[in-house]
Amino acid sequence: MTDAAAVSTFQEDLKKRCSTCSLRHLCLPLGLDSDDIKRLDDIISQRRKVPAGQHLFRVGDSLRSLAAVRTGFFKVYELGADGREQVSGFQTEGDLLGLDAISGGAHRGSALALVDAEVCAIPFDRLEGLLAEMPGLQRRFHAILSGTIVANQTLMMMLGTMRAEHRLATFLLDLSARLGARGRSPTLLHLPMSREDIGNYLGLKLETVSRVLSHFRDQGLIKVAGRTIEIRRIDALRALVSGVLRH
Amino acid sequence: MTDAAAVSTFQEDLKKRCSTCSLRHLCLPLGLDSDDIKRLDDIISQRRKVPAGQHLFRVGDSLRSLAAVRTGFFKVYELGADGREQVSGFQTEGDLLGLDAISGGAHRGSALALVDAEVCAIPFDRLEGLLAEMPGLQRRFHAILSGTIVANQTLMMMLGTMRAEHRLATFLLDLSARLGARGRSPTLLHLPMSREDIGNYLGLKLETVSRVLSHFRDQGLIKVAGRTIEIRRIDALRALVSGVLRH
DNA sequence: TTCGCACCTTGATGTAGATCAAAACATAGC
DNA sequence: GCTATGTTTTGATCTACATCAAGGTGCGAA
Repeated sequence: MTDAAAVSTFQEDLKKRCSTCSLRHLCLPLGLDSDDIKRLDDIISQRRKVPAGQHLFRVGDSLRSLAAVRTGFFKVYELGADGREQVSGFQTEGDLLGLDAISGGAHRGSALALVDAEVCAIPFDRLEGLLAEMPGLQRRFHAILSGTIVANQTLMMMLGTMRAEHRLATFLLDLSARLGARGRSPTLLHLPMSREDIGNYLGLKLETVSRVLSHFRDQGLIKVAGRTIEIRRIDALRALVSGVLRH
Repeated sequence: MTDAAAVSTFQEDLKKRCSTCSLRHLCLPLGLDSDDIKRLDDIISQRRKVPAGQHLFRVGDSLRSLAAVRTGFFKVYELGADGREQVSGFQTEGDLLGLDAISGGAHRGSALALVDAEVCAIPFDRLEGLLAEMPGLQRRFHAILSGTIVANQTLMMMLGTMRAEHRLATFLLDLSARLGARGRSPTLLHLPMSREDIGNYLGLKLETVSRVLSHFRDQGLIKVAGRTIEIRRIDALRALVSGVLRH
């Protein structure tokens, strides 16, 4: 930090390092000590900007690097046997992209930037090497993989057993919690995705999404202004999800 | 193998070893060389029988070991916020159970033996140690975790976008392929689960499952005799799934 | 063999959400 | 500013599947 060469590129360096990244308590480095994070820094050299509307990767692309979202928002979607699209998730700061490509070596879905985004590329072969040497990183990586499985099971639960209102309430609460964990307001949400994307993710049509949101608005649970949604009675949303308000 | 002590327990040993296990080309050891499999053998000491109708683990149980299914069939299900059940998968020979518990340390779902079953217990802490030392095993383990994510995405696709007939056809084809990979008949299926379990897994009611199966039978696609189903026109089922037969 | 019980099938009816349609609202370009 | 284009809202109608209901089937126990 104090030698001449480092100073000359101080700005870039500061931005590129996990050590100083504001997301290090969410992302891959979570739980690592500073020595370990420095070793992780060594393999994460590349940042990549992805403008809104562009793909980070597409189905069939081979996996070279996992990507950690630095800023922005992605939707990942797959194409079914009959060509229909299914959104499998929305990823934002600190989330990892590309985990589904580890088995098979090629991406199973496409990742589209919903807003201007930036990602850190994590070369997968070098990560594998580091995992073997760093037990803490290995545990963290397995926790992320397992956590992805758990998140998908939550979604399966929604798609399999919940009605439209419960799905939307769960969606809003999940988004609220995730934004909250990232230091954003947990009640004032700026949705980066369309009603159609939300519907696709939740197994609903866009009209149904719109109707349910209007219904929540009429009940005073939320305030809707286009893609900006303010949660006004988060407790009522929670009660709805937990089935207290059956109707 | 040739010393006196080993000979005395030859039968048990033979049964307990991955090295000689008929599932080693499906299960965790897939792709490992014989030296590596021997090291894996060392940490997998326990077999456990689980009679039909009993749980291997329940929600909240802490994770000590992953379990590899040796024989039998399990269903894994979770309970939602409102208490409703969602079957997240059916596991059989060579499948790993407990992956969702790695993040969080406790099981998120319950695993129920649908028929008499036997599993190999894989102590997770010892597995972690071995992963760090054996690159091949690490790759295999990551492929399994990633493959579970991919399998769940397929299910999400079904739940989110497919109609009842497509879901059932996909279910039958998936089961057929899995049994085929295990050396069983890919056309004569003995379902270990009830219509209700199938329906829950697919996001349908048991009556709908029954009706769709009857419909397939009437079309000559399958033969139904209780839980025994014979696939007669697998090509037609595939065509249905791929959307060729839209109607 | 018969009983009891759990599971499955089939039919009649109801309904949540899809589909069809159109108007209101943004947002971007000119 | 106005026009064009995509997104969202709201309404009317339709439908795939759920729900309710009644028999049928198979299997273990006595």
